[in-house]
Amino acid sequence: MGVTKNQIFTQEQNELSKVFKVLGHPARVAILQYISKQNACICNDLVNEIGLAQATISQHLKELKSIGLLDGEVEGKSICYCINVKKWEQLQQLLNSFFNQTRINCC
Amino acid sequence: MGVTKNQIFTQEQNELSKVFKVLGHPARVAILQYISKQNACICNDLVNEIGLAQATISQHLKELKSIGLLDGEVEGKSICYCINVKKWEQLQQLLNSFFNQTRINCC
DNA sequence: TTTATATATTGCAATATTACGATAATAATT
DNA sequence: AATTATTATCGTAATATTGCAATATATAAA
Repeated sequence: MGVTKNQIFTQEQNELSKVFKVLGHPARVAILQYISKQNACICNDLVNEIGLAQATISQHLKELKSIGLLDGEVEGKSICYCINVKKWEQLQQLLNSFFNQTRINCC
Repeated sequence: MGVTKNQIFTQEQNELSKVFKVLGHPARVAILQYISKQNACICNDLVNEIGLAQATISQHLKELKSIGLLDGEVEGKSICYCINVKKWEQLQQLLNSFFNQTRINCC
């Protein structure tokens, strides 16, 4: 027990919920908003901006990367994290289809 | 440790991530899609449709109710669960604002 | 009232997530 | 090469989530 039974759901349901899940933490929402505000971003800034340890931020960044939402580019000593705008729009569309299709036949 | 530090985030970030989190499980996505397909819904149908125990489905329904997405109306012996369309649209708009505002300044 | 049916709640075990310190890895600087 | 700065990974503790059986609750039917 304790394991999500992904086998019994469709690929669409698993993919969709995976995206929702990654966005389902305030730190990750905050990271995305901060990166957007900055036009570019260095991880160390995030550690100062958000009140979490460096290791924790790094972990959250990894999860955002896992759905392709963030690109990390090495820039000297540090890494510039950017939102992958193409993926961003793709995911927004995915969520909107879900919202539109699901509502459409509702009682 | 192990607790999400909600205090260090804005109310908006916490609310937004809460919605994402609730939608971040394939069973809950599946439940919403099934209810939408049916026009109405009884929990017991869900137990047959989705391959999870009755107690588990009930728990997932509770979480969907926690963000106001589902209304449950007693109907004889069973309960008719419906999507709260108003809330549904409200949440869709919330997520879209997040997506639009966050992308807009990105590098 | 008893029985049957449908849903909710409780208690528990297994796994996942969150967070952090310590440490490793990488790259620029001296 | 040694030092410094930045990010990633590892190990671990605390808490949360998932899932289910058992039980409780509520309503309809007999």
